[in-house]
Amino acid sequence: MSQAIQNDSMAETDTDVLTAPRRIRNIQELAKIAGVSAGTVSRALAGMELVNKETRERIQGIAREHGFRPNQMARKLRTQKTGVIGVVIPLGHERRQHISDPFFMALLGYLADELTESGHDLMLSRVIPGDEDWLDRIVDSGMLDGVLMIGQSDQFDTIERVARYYKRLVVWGSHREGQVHATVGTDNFEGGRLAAQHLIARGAVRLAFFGDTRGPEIEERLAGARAAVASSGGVLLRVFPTPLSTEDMGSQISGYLDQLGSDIDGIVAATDVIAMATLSQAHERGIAVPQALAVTGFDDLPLAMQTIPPLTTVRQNIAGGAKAMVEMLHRRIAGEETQSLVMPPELIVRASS
Amino acid sequence: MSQAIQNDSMAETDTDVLTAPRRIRNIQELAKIAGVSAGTVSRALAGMELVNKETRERIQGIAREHGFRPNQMARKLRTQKTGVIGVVIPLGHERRQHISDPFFMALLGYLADELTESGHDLMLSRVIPGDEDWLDRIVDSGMLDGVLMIGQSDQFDTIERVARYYKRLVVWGSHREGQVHATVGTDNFEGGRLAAQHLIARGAVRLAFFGDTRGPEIEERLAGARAAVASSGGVLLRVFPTPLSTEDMGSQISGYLDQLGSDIDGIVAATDVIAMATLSQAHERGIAVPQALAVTGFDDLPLAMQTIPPLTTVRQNIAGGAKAMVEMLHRRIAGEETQSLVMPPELIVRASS
DNA sequence: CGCTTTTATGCAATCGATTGTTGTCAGGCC
DNA sequence: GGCCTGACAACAATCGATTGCATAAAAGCG
Repeated sequence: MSQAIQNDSMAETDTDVLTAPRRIRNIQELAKIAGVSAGTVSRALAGMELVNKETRERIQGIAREHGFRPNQMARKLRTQKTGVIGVVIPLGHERRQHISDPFFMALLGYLADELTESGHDLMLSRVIPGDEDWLDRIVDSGMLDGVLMIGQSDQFDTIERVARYYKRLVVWGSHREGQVHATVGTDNFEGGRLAAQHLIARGAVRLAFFGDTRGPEIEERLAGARAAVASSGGVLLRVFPTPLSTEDMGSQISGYLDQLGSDIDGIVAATDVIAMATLSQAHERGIAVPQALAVTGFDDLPLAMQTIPPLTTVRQNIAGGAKAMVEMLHRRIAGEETQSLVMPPELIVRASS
Repeated sequence: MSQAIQNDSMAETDTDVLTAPRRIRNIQELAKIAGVSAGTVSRALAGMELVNKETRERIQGIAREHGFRPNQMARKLRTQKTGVIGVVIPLGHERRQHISDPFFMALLGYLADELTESGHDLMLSRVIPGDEDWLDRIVDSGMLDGVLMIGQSDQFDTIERVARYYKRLVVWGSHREGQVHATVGTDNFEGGRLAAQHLIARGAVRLAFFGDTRGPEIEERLAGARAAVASSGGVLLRVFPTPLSTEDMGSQISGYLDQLGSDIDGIVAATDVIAMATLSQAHERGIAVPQALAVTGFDDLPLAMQTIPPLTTVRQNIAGGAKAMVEMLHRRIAGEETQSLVMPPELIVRASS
């Protein structure tokens, strides 16, 4: 060890040389090193019984040692499967730059779990539908084995058109009689009905609905609330469009509350987030919840337990829905037909009403 | 209209025939239809000047008419670019099945915006690091042009090792002196210091820190809080590990508050979500915030404005950070070296302290 | 009109892995 | 010893688009 002069920084520069003797670029190179053909390497790496156990393990050893992994693009091209599922969030009537809705995010999280579980990758697209073939572009990209969509926004017609020729699509949202595209969702009508009915049973007679009814889901929640009102004489219901983006919501709701004054005693909020903003605004102007004003939400996000007061809300089974979406998509990819799934909502009564 | 018997379901079955005269599978087929070679079609579809304007438009016309889009996998294989950026969320010390942190989600949303803007797709991986080469698998998959990582979790060493040979990686998180991997993040130490200092200035003398210090970010926030305490005589600081998952958090915090009783007058919460849970639990046991107990958060999520009382918190510039991450990644993909970015935090004083 | 530039297109190699088919060798059996 | 079978592995076609190079036609020029 008399070689005193060394150059550490140089050794540092090409770490590859240390960790991986020489970088293997493709299956051919590995084949040459192993002294076999490319085909054999491919089979060996796939763990096929066809190749002799000894050779197989030797090849796998070399691959591991050199940190080699077969090029996915080539594999996908050849096998015509990508292993990638697209998750798209259309923001049609919601031009805000941002995916704000915590509900979407929660669903996305569960979808990620389920897809990872089944060995798929997840490609996320947040789309602001400009032209009318935004969805065609996604499904025809040749990059995806299937598509999951979170919410229909105001794009019902486009979705229907695409679903007619592209079967590997499952949508979270509401189900209309006779529609083509497969959906998983909650019975929004029933949910809205439950919320309003609950407020009425609690003694409320002058209700307000806070929500943007341009998406079909919220429209149905409103319809449900209307139905509950209709079947109980003497109860009023007024509707106030409320944006979904968190920034504008506060001031919007603030305006409504000022305008309404004490002319109201129950609020059916279209989502938990809207309900939370409402609680906050009510507190700010000294309106006691639930004594002077009862509030219900929709979704039952984890946060709904932690509002002050804890939020009465209509629970959607997000985890179960995500699981159902992924399962349904797999069935469709396999060529089966599937029916839409409408899950029953559940009223969770807490202290805000 | 005398033709009474019709078979709608049959017409329904092969809609393709109606919308798209015959499905074109690849560029060859289109070439045959157009009476040119595949190469020309490729160039025409790419809008190259090289091919005669007339032919070009004719080819594009046919493509549009048939709804043809070139296979992305083949294109990516040939060009060796995928146009896909991986966004990975490592959940090292956080084995909960779920991406719960709204901060991560907010950042993800902004990243999605920025990446879409620059024409990239976003592949989401939520990883529970089991083995030690989880990150190698991702970067070597050959599917990604680059990787963005949200949070370091407890995987600092793995990230460092991979960053040594894989340059196209940018991480949201904290920056340690001399580290190899490029980060974008907030000065967590300073943030923690600001929060604690503020509480102390407000008169608090017995502080508690709520947060899980296994990730470096929160560890630094705690260090900052400690520094503030150290420089003001007579103030105490106790630390309580708090999980990030929303489900357990409530009961955990509940336990702490019971245990502490009135033995405490200020809480530095490691995140806004923890702060919100704390507000809720405090309210439940009749502890007045901020009179009996002052609370600060960290992140300044949109929701922080809407808590009761509105939350004093340390603001992180999420949108700016996302933009910086994407920009930095693009520079690294282009082969440039980049420095890490540490953004200054900002104390937002609201009513909870 | 012949020769040089353009301009526009065709040809064929290429990206890297997968997989059906063919071929070889060793051993077993009659 | 010849023939058959099974086990392995090599060969070569294939997935579909891109692109450097060659070439043909058209245009320009003296």
